[in-house]
Amino acid sequence: MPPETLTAERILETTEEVLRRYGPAKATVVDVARALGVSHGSVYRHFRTKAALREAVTQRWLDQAHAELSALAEDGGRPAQARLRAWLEALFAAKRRKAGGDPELFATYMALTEEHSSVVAEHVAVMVGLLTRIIRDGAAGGEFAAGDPEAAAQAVWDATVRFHDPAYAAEWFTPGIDAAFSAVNDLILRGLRA
Amino acid sequence: MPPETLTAERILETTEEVLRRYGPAKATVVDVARALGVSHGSVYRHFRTKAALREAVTQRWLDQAHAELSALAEDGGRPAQARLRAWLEALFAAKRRKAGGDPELFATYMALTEEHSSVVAEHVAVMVGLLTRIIRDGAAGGEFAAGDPEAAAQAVWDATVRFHDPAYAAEWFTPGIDAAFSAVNDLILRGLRA
DNA sequence: GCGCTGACAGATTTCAATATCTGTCAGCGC
DNA sequence: GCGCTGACAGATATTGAAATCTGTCAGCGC
Repeated sequence: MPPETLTAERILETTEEVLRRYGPAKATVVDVARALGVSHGSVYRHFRTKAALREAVTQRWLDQAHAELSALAEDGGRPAQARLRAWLEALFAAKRRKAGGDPELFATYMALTEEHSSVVAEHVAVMVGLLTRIIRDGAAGGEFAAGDPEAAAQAVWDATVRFHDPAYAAEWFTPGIDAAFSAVNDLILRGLRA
Repeated sequence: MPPETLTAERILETTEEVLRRYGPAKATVVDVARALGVSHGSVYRHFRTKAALREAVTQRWLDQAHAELSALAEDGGRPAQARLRAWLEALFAAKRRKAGGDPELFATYMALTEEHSSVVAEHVAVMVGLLTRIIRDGAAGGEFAAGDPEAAAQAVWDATVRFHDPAYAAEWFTPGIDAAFSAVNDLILRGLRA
């Protein structure tokens, strides 16, 4: 059906399928090439290394999350407190959805996290950037204490680590996690208030 | 030199030495027995399984931390805010000291954490209990908002996970960690205030 | 009697031989 | 010319046989 030209995009789609089927430990570049009906040399024409290929898949996957969360962060109309709470809830919900619905891709993302990949570092930077925007808005509007918004955003990120770091994914499906999450949320929001 | 009677205590001391020397992955019950100059059957006379032996070593090791932190938590004379800050700082300092000074024993503790050992669960419960005491005192004295002190203590524990969960030990020695730690501390303390 | 030993079964780990994979590149064929 | 192939070297993973370990227990010796 698709003997079309081999593009980076088509390789990424197939790599996702292969990762979903075999998991990050078993999926090989040869598997991807086989699924595409090409030699593995052709894959290396588009991605210099296997690590680069995995990073690109993760990048693509993380970018989906950015769209939704950007929208929430930029909605300047709503009070910053409500926006921050909604943002943190959306983040947790998205992560939980990914962890439960795409376990193999999520495992890939976890592996990258442990490798200190620049893609993950970039993702964290973007996320903290979105938090910074909300907190800056809140400080400008008098809702939040006017300190260093960037430092505050980093502190919020650090304090909610248990609810977005993939290392804790196993705990996201245990009873009581929602109560724990809102308790931390409340604490943080009170801490930010002017 | 010590052909004295074989006691649980003597076994634990030797197990610590063996763990320090070989690390949790390599240390075996046979190694411990050899170091003690007895057969490994004798070790099983005092500890039913290898897991029980490792748990006991970890227990002993965690108990050292309890003493210092208990004293800080119970010093009713000082303001709760200062006490909480000092407690969290002492916790972080102690963990960091253990991680750096006793890497092999720390790895054992980490392995147990991943196994969901009851010893670690118990340790966490004790720690949250100490936090609860400080927060309850603070609420009674009007320093902290009077909510559910136990839930608040759990939230504080969760929000500081990055600074006491052994999974993050590698980050405890990176530059900027102290600033991140005090930013989270400040956020939490502001959040607790009445 | 009582604590220890040491042999044992089954589970786990180690090790080395083998197979597979990653990344490169000369050259084929459109 | 240009994108793809497929053979190749070195690195990594798999496999199965051998070694070691865990946990048990009958019996030795003090």
